[in-house]
This record gives sequence, C-alpha cells and structure tokens, in this order.
Amino acid sequence: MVDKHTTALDKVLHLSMLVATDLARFEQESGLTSARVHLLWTLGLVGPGNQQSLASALNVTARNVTGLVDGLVTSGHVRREPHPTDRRATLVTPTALGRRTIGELQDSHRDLARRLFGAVPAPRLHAFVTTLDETITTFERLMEKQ
Amino acid sequence: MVDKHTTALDKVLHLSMLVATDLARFEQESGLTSARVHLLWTLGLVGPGNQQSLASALNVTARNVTGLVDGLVTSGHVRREPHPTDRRATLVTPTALGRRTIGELQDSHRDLARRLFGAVPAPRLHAFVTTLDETITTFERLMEKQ
DNA sequence: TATTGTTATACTCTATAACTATA
DNA sequence: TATAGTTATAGAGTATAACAATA
Repeated sequence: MVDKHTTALDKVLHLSMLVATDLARFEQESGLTSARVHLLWTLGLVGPGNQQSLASALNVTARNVTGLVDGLVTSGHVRREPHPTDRRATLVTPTALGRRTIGELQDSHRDLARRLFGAVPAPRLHAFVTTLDETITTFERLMEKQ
Repeated sequence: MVDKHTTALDKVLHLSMLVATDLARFEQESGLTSARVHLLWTLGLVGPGNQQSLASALNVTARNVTGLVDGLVTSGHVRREPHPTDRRATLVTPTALGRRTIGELQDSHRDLARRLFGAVPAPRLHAFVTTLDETITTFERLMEKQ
C-alpha cells in the first residue's frame, strides 16, 4: 500500500498520460508526430516567429527546429517566409492547413477539459485548482534551491 | 481568458511537466535515457521477466526492448539470464547497480510526492484525489465509446 | 564580433519484416 | 504451427560542431 501523497502524484501522472494518449490519436489522424504537433501548438500560442524563438520556446536546439520545420513544410502545415527586417532570419508561418490544424488542436483541448471537469461542482473544482497552484509553487521553490 | 475547465487541465499538465523535468535531472545524473529509466522502473514494478512481458508492459515492440536491454547491459544495470524453463526466452534481471538505481527512483518518487503534497490539509488532499478519480473514470468512459 | 540558419555527423527510440531456435 | 529474440532496414527526434550569410 502506498502513502496518500504518492497516490495523489500517481493519479496526476495517470491523468496526464491519458491526455497524452488522446493526443496520440490526434497525431495518428493528422499524420503528424508529437514534436511537430508541439511546434504547431507553440506557433498557435506565440504567433509566427523565427526559428530561434521557436527553439527557445520548445527548449530544443536550432538545428532541431530546422528539421521539424522541414517536415511541416513538406506536409504543407507551415511556410518559410523572409523576415521583414532581418535577412538572416526566416519567419515560420502556418499555412491554411496549419491554421486549421492549430484550431482543431485548440478546440479538442478545450472540449476535453470541459468533458473531464464539466461535472465537477464549482467549489470542488476551485479547491482542486488551488491545490494544484500550491503544489506547482512548492515545486518551483524546490527547483530554485538546487 | 480561458475557461475554468481548461485552466484545471492546463495546471495538471503543467505539474506533470515539472515532474518530467525533475526526472530528466535524474536521467542526466545517472547517464540513463528516459526509455531505459522507464524499463528499469517497470522492472521494479513487475520483477524480472522475459523481454516479451517487458514489451507488453511498456507498450513497445519486442525489437525495441532488445535495444533497450542492450543499452542497459552495456551500462551495467541489467543482465540477461537463461530462462529456467523456456530455452527460447531470456530473463532480464537487474544487477546490483540496477537494483540501487531502481531503489533511488522509487525513493525520489516518494520523496517528491511527500514534498509536493505534504503541506496540503488532509480533507483537501482527499477531495483532490476524489476529483482526479472522477476525472480519470470519465476519461476512460469517453475512450471506450470511440 | 555576434546571431541565424544550414550542413555534417552521430546516437537513441521506434517500427516492420524476415529469420533462427525452441516450444 | 506458434512464440522468443535477433538481424536487417528505415524514419524521426535530438545533440554538438563547423560554416556561410547577415547584423
């Protein structure tokens, strides 16, 4: 039998694993890989940008972004455009297909959240989020100290 | 502004991402990769077994397990032993180093859980776990229907 | 000089298919 | 015939290092 703290952590990880499984189905259907979906999702969050900014946001090397963008150009999800002011840089911009895919990602994310938490009474959902906030804060303080 | 359901889901994912970051530090320090740590963790859960059972538990192909075990044999974490009754099979068994690593994994998992949730009042932690249980159940019912 | 992106190279994870030894 | 594991092959993600073009 495990202690109650471990139980809580394991259930958090279990839920996020299920969400990842759901995302994997999206990836299969769209013919995309996790890394490319991650790039598209980020593009949806921060808007068109150069590859360096994507590398920072994704926490990978610039070389890696080159490869991911190559793949997404081939699949027709993004375009490389000249940067308006810096001739060294390229502007990674979603195509119509890319914009549609990003929208579907955002919609299914929101739908999933609503289906998962829609039946939870408001006060309990509030307490749930409060606990998560405290936990995340605790974690970030722990990380700082090392 | 996002709705409260999306906020809840995003915070769950944020927390699990932080946990993954913590695990990544363990991987760096031990010189192991995620996939190999996952295999060791599974070995700790289910005990020594043949490669097919590991493949099922990890949800990857037998070929993939061959490669992971190759790496862990080279790093000295596991040994391939003859299966006592089936001469086709090999028994993947942790070495002393492997057992120590598995123990450290389990300890640091338990420690992390205690540090994250140790300060949460018992009733609120209980409600937290209840909400997670409901959510996981909801999710699994959603998956069945498709 | 510093930065952006690419070429060169290499390793890991992952998969499918064909094969050997054994059940 | 079926199963356990390996060899052969291939693609994707990731990294470091060297380099060209531009700032």
